[in-house]
Amino acid sequence: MESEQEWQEIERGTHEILPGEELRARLVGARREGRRLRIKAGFDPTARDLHLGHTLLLNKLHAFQQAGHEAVFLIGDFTATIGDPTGKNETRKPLTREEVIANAETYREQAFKILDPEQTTVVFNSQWLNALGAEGMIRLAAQQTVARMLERDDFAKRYREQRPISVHEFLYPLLQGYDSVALKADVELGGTDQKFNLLVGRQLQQGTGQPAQCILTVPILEGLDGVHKMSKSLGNYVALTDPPQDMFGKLMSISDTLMWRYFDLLSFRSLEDIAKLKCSVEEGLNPRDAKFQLAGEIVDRFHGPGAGVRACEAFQAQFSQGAVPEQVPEVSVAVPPDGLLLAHVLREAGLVASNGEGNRMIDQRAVRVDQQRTEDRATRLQAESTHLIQVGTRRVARVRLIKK
RNA sequence: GGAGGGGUACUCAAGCGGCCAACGAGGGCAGACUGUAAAUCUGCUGGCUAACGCCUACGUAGGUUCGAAUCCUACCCCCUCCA
Repeated sequence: MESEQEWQEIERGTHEILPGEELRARLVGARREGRRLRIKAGFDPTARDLHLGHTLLLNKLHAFQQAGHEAVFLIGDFTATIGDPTGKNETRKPLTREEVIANAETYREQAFKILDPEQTTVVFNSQWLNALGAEGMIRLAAQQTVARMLERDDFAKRYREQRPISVHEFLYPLLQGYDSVALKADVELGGTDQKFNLLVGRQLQQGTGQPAQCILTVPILEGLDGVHKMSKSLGNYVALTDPPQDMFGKLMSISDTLMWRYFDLLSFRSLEDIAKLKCSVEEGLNPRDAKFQLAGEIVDRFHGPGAGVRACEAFQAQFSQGAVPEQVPEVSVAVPPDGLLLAHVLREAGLVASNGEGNRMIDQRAVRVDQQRTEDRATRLQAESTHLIQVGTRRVARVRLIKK
């Protein structure tokens, strides 16, 4: 009975489990033999911040840990130091050893907000990939055919469209698969876009006579825009390290449709619970209030119980009641004797990028000085005073003007 | 090695001697409306200047011209096909 519950937790929100029955059988077998399965998930140490998108995978790892299994947190440092050698892919710039180590360290810290450190093994794939060598690489490559490679959606599409595919791109799936061989992984987790690579691991393991890993894919979480996948480079992400207020605010800005997607994928509430909430909204509950619950739950998860409620209160004070936020960054700006034009003040305070943009904002009625809308470009502010300056709803600063 | 196509602002994409700081679309920002939503409507979207205007930008470097993103030369880069 208990194992049934564990299974449900493992299965919840996954996109696909291959082969489904086999995973189940293995879990049962492991339990009977008192053995722990090795659950592998790989992470690119390219960016420093983990975001909510990564947590789908981490949550899943955690579910396995809850069932008593070992999470193998693989840091793909080998490939990260190479990056994309063609230099075409900005997001895959080669990283230095130091950067990789620094990123990996912050990764580890953040991941342990979810994972149980006791049941987690952190590994770096350079450990065995460095030793592989050219000969090993070729032997590895011999285990795969070009036709099979071209089955991968991404490659198939590019081939069809006559867009270039570099040979080294064929090697990455092999290396990733080899990681599974080296680790003797029982299960590998990944996003749906990883399916092909995960299957390669399975195949390579079979080639070496190991039991082939089961694979489990989770959906790719859409970012705040609801369209593209959540990623740092697109700026549509919620970082695990975002301060509570920001986190809450970002989650409130998602569309109602996306809110339900987030409920499904990110919330730990029971499915019935979520279904009930959906009903309430259909019956007239303000969707905003449902969103409050979502945002609150997630803020609580990363900032401790109670943080969600506090963030919610601050949110309502600031935006529903138009109050000025409590924490406003303070900036000092030097002012010449005859005062400083408003646009310049905005720029000096870092609220806009240039004087031109400042003037445009003024023309667009976006600028408020001490809560007063100011539309005159010629406005000058004098030294020896402090003003609360707002540009739009989001950009705010308390600006202290000092004599130059 | 040969043949062809191409490099324009955050992205895509027009322009092919002056009317181009560069059509249009997307994105972004702002305003209205709201629930800091979404959808919608409107405006803005190189820098400096109070303003007239000036400066910098169409792969790089030169050249032709009163005047070039547009023509010429060389170079660099990308893609496709043939070998």
